[in-house]
Amino acid sequence: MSTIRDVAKYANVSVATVSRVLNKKGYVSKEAEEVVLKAIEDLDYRPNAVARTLYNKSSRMIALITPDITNPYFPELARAIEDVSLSYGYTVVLCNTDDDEEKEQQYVSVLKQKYVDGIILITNQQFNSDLEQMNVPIVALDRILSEKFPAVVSENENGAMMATEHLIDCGCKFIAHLRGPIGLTSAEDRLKGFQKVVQDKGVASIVVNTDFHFEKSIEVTTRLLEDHPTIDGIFSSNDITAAGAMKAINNLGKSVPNDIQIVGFDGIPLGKMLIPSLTTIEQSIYKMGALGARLLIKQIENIHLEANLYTVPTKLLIRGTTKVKGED
Amino acid sequence: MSTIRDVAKYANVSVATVSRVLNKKGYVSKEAEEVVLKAIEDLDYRPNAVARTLYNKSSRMIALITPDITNPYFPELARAIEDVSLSYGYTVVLCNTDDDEEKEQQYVSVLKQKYVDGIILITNQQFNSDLEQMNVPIVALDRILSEKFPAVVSENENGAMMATEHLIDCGCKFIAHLRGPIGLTSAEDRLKGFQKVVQDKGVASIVVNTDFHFEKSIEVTTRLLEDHPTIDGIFSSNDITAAGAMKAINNLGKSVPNDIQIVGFDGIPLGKMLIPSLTTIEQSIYKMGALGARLLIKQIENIHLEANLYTVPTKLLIRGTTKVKGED
DNA sequence: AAACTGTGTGTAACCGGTTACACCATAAAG
DNA sequence: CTTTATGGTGTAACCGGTTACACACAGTTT
Repeated sequence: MSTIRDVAKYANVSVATVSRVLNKKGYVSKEAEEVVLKAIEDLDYRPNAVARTLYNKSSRMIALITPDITNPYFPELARAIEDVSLSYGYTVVLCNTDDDEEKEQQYVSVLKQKYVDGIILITNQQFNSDLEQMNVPIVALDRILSEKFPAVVSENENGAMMATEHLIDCGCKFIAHLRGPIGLTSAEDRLKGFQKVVQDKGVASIVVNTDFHFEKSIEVTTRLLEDHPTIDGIFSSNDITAAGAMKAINNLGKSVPNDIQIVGFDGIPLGKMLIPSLTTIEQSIYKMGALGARLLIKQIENIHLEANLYTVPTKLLIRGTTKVKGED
Repeated sequence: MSTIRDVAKYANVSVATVSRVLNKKGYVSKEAEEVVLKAIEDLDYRPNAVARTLYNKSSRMIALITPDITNPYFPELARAIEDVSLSYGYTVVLCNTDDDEEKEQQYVSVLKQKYVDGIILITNQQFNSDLEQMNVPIVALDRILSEKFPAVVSENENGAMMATEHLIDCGCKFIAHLRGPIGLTSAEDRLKGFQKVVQDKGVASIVVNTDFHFEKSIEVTTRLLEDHPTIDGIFSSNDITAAGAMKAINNLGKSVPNDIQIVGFDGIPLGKMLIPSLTTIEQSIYKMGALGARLLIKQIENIHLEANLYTVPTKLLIRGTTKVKGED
């Protein structure tokens, strides 16, 4: 690989002039510019990104810290972030933490050493005291971490209300809510929305815990339905647990949506593959990721953010697990 | 942040000595080592990774170039790669190409400028002439690109044979194969395995094209079954298209596995969520990714690879879409 | 006593960019 | 005819590490 000094020598100018041409910064004469561009062309010169990073203290990389990319909710987020980043000339570093605080710390430390310009953070850890110490821009996604970091979240409460109202509209008299992990703001908000509506409309309800995983959901739902055979509607805090509920219902010999109707939450591709396909609250996952990335890049470029909390709308997607005529 | 020169000054030694302590390289006296370690501790010094990279021409980063992380097959791969990389002290850069050659080029160029140490490549492009020019270690995953790059693939043909034999064992008399994209070695190998068995056993068969996407699969399967109502078994080249086939069958008012039995390929989590859960050929996706990452790192560290092609076994996972008693 | 060998340490060049600063034109203003 | 503004360029320091090389000292060999 040729260096800027090779180019300078070839073009009979100084490295400063070459650098000025490269960065379109400072005074350069037409002739000098031409001869430099020709030299760059002839030598197939590409500036060394690492040397630039060292001086500028900016790597044009942003990190995506996520609990587990294997969770079907995250790839779409990652995709959006990657798309936006690329269009602004940033590269994305992938970090899986399993919500392990130590791993998170380790990553943050390594990332800082590499001069990453910003971090998109999805985590359940609350005590990010050392994160706050870091002077790197951070955007939280899907959950609110602290007032210090801008966050992008879905209209969880609103979505949950739509889901619950829809079940009631479809004739459900006893609705269960499979809630998500305790402490997760998104799950809490969905619970809140659910409770508001059932209380408001005076519909019988019950809430049980899940950890957002499929197997656990089967187990929980099975027990739930054995204990309460009159349940005729389930609002599940995510699509995976909704799939688990469907499996449990099927195992018990009941039918969806005839005996029990279900509404999920997320709008991941899985939903449409189930039989019947899943009525769900669709989050604009891609939009969330894209917005998060844009906000992060704005911060990196020192553009002031107007707000600290951004919400993206949710939408009721009526499909086959509720009895109003949907696409299924 | 303090630098190595700060540490040297604080410890009253030269930067060379500090560097020797850091890298455990060269002669350092016990006393010098102690005073340096104390200085590092006191100043909370962390070496600057970028400066190291500049000199060493190694960033301890590896890139994962994938068509689309949104495809449920890739996250698990990515996860495995990330886990192994982390354990060896490497960071993973995520690159989505959409199989777009230009994007691929752009990435490779940027990556090279950043001194990425190696690339894990999943692509359908064949003409990677400039990739061959690059002097960066590359490992191909899931598909064979050229003899120049070591590759990790599943036992596709063998898996396809197991799938087909299983359908025959379960009593199928007319088996369709939903093949994957033309030109994709893994899809070709699965087709080969299928054809071998149906020819060998003299079972009626038909092959149709899919592009590995859900909607397309519904469409193709619907037409297929309308044209050939006597089909009683389907071997699908991946789990997503198997899900599409199930949806199509359901739409046509037929039942799985009673009217038509299905075997998929991949073993992604989706399979167990379907009702009935999907009998499939399980690839050790995680193992593939982990092996790929290990091979890449070996190459980076100049350890000679014994082989150029590594295969990981596939396994028949009997569940609910075939009639032998499975877990469903 | 001279010649090695093995330890231990420091100086300064190097990796490949960016840029502060000095300097030299030339033209316009006073 | 000086002063000043503006365009254009080069030198060298700097970012923060690594390491070649020179050198110093002690203990062994001949």
